[in-house]
This record gives sequence, structure tokens and C-alpha cells, in this order.
Amino acid sequence: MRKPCCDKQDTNKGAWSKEEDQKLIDYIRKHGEGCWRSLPQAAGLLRCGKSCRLRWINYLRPDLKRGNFGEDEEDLIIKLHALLGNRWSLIAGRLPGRTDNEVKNYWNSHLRRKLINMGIDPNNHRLNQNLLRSRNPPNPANATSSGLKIQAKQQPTKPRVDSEQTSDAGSCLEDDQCALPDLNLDLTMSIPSSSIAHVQGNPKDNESNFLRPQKIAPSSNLLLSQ
DNA sequence: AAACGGCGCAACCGCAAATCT
DNA sequence: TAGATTTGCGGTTGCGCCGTT
Repeated sequence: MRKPCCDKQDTNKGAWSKEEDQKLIDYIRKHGEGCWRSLPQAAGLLRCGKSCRLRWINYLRPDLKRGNFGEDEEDLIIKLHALLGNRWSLIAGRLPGRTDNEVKNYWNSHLRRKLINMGIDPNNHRLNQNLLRSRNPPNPANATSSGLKIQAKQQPTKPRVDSEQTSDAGSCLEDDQCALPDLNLDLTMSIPSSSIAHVQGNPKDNESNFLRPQKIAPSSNLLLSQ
């Protein structure tokens, strides 16, 4: 087993109780987000700051959508994944009310399989070469129930290095063969309105959160509009 | 009814970037 | 400027639910 991230022995782990949730909600309502390190003690929680942050962002935030993903959301995730690779926070940023964790889980449990079934390699969004050899070339219309357009002309896939764990889909941007011609996404970062609406704490904290430079993938500074 | 396996989701961990001192 | 601290991200794990045998 991995060693715990927090060596404090008196911190709770695992599932959150309703009482813990309520404490966290109450505290953030009063003081706003931020300063996760000191939050647990201030809120009377026996959790590490990371755990509190994750619980709030992925589960307790009032602006979360929850529920099933719509077809349009699926489309968007697939397209964005083709562009950005496994940059889940960036992808989730384009889906109001969705979290990176949610998007990541949905990708891993549904969309990956869906693409595989369609004969598309979920790592690079190219038609699977094995499938191409073993059966007729899939009708692009079939492979695009989600709206994903695959160009008929396919290049031989580049040999992939085994150690390449993460998706190389983002590299598609530099690769004509897997470009998505109909894709036109505005990837500019915007301040989530919900954060303004719900965080009523120390304005200094808010300012530091909002002005904090975002980690933006090199490819995402492209200004595209959908 | 019990056992088993697959799936989905919440939560944890390590790491890197950002910020602070 | 360097080291320490904090924050955020992506990968992974563990558990509960549900369908099947």
C-alpha cells in the first residue's frame, strides 16, 4: 500500500459522513473557499485539507449538475479529449456543473469503451488499424453517432512507446491525419459564475483564487470558437 | 438465497506547479 | 534566489451496488 498523504494519525479517511459534509458546507458558506490547509481545523474536521478540497469540489459544491451525461456532453468530451488528451480539468471546464473527476470517471467507464466498440482507439482517436484489417472500413457515419468526424484517409499509426501511459490525443493538433476539421472550440478560460455566486468569503481570498494563473496546456491557448 | 463478477463512483496518492518566506 | 509550503491535477484504488449464475 501507498503511504498516506497526511501522516496525521488522527485524521479520518474514507467515506464522508453527513455531519462532516455539513461542517464543510457551513464553513465554506461562511468563509469561502481557499486555505485548504488550515480549513479542517478551523471547520472542526478531522480530515486533511486535500480531502476537504476534493470533497467540496467533486461532491458538495452547490452548482454541480450530477446525473447522467447528455449526448451533447458526450460529444464535447470526446472532441475535447481528441484535442487536449487527458487534461480532465480543462475538459471539465467546458462542461458547466461537471468536475474533472466526474469527466474522468465517465470517460474511463463509458466513453473509452464506446470508442473501442466503434473501432476507434481512445488514446489517439484514430481508427483502430487491427479493426481496419479485419473488417471493412467502418462507415464514418457509424463512427460518429457522437458527431466525431474521422477522416477517411488514415496514416499508418506511429509506433507507440510502451512507457507512453497518457493519451497522446493532444498531439493530434500537430497531426494533420487526426485533425478534426469541424472542431472549433473556444478554450479561453473563464471564471465560473458559480464561484462568484457561492463564495461569499474574504474577498482577498477570492481574489487570490480568481487571479491565480491557470495551468493551461500549451495547445489550449488556441483561440477557437464553437 | 448465496456466490461471483463487472461496473460506477468517491476518495486517496504522488507529483509538479505555484506561491510564500 | 533558494528552500519550504500549499494547491491542483491526473492516475489509481477500494468499496458498494446490481445483474447473472
